[in-house]
Amino acid sequence: MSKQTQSLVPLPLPDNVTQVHAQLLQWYEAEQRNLPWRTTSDPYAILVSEIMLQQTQVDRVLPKYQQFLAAFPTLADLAKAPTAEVISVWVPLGYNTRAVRLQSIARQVIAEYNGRIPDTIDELLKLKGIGRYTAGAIACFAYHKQVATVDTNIRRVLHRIFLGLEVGSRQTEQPINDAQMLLLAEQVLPEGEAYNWNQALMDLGATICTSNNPECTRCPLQNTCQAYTEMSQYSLFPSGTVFRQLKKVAEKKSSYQSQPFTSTNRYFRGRIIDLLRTLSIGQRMPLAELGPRIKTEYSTDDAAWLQQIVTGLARDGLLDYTEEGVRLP
DNA sequence: AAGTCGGGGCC
DNA sequence: GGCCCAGACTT
Repeated sequence: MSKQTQSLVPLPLPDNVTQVHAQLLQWYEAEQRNLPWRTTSDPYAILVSEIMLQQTQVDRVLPKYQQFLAAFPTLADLAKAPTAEVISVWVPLGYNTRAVRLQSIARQVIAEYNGRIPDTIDELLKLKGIGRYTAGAIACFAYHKQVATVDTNIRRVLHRIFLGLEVGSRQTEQPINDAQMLLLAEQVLPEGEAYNWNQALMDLGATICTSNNPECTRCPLQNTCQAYTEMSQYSLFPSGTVFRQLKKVAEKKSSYQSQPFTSTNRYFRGRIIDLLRTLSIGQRMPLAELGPRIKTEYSTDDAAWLQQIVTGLARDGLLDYTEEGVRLP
């Protein structure tokens, strides 16, 4: 049996799952965060929120979510807008290709789905920019499908509740893979409560069961949580120190950053987009002018370097590059 | 499996 | 300063 096949064998269903359902759903009913994408039934608005929330914290998304929907109130508005405008509104959320892909999704839905965002995971996965998490989130949160989905919060919370500490425990010396975690999420999905359950897991992960500094004393699942039980057994008092120490033991640290961020391609890509969004519509900037504007002590020796970055941005659909210069697409 | 892609907030 | 974040895509 291959390792991959073996790893997909379902784990035994935890015996505390019914109690966990009741505790977490009750906690969510009382303590849930008031988030605007939870009070809309517009699949488009939920799509916008889910793309924005990829690798971006809720507090940073909140204002931009409102601004974006004010600028592009409907899917059709987004589809027909100039891409340059979409990219400009997106700043400074980061991962700017998300803006290009979001508009691409809107245009594809208009052209191929009669303007209705798909409601199944399989169809959603066909749209570039929507992976398994976002597909599940849209199916569940926009259409109330009873599906499991796994993001970084849900992965951490489910692991701690049902499997124990992510690192350092005897039971789970290696973190389980994505497919295994999705299977677990599907096994413990409470009947008919997918929406509240998935939202509740993310709320708990974002506010109490955080990565490095969980507040177990405030947790509604303290008496049923496997990780909390392990910490008690090992006489580890739940604290940020414990989790940071465990992570260090696991040698998970990706080691040294060979260069400062302000000398990375990432940094200069951001600088270029931020500069181009200040130009008037259609205006191009020659590379010879762009270089000194984004890099101090820019010299002609940097021309090849700059062209490489610009080519990469053009390939990602983030700018329009000709002999005359560059501009947003 | 490992790299790439942003940027702001928090410790 | 390092780590974190409602991930997805490419190689």
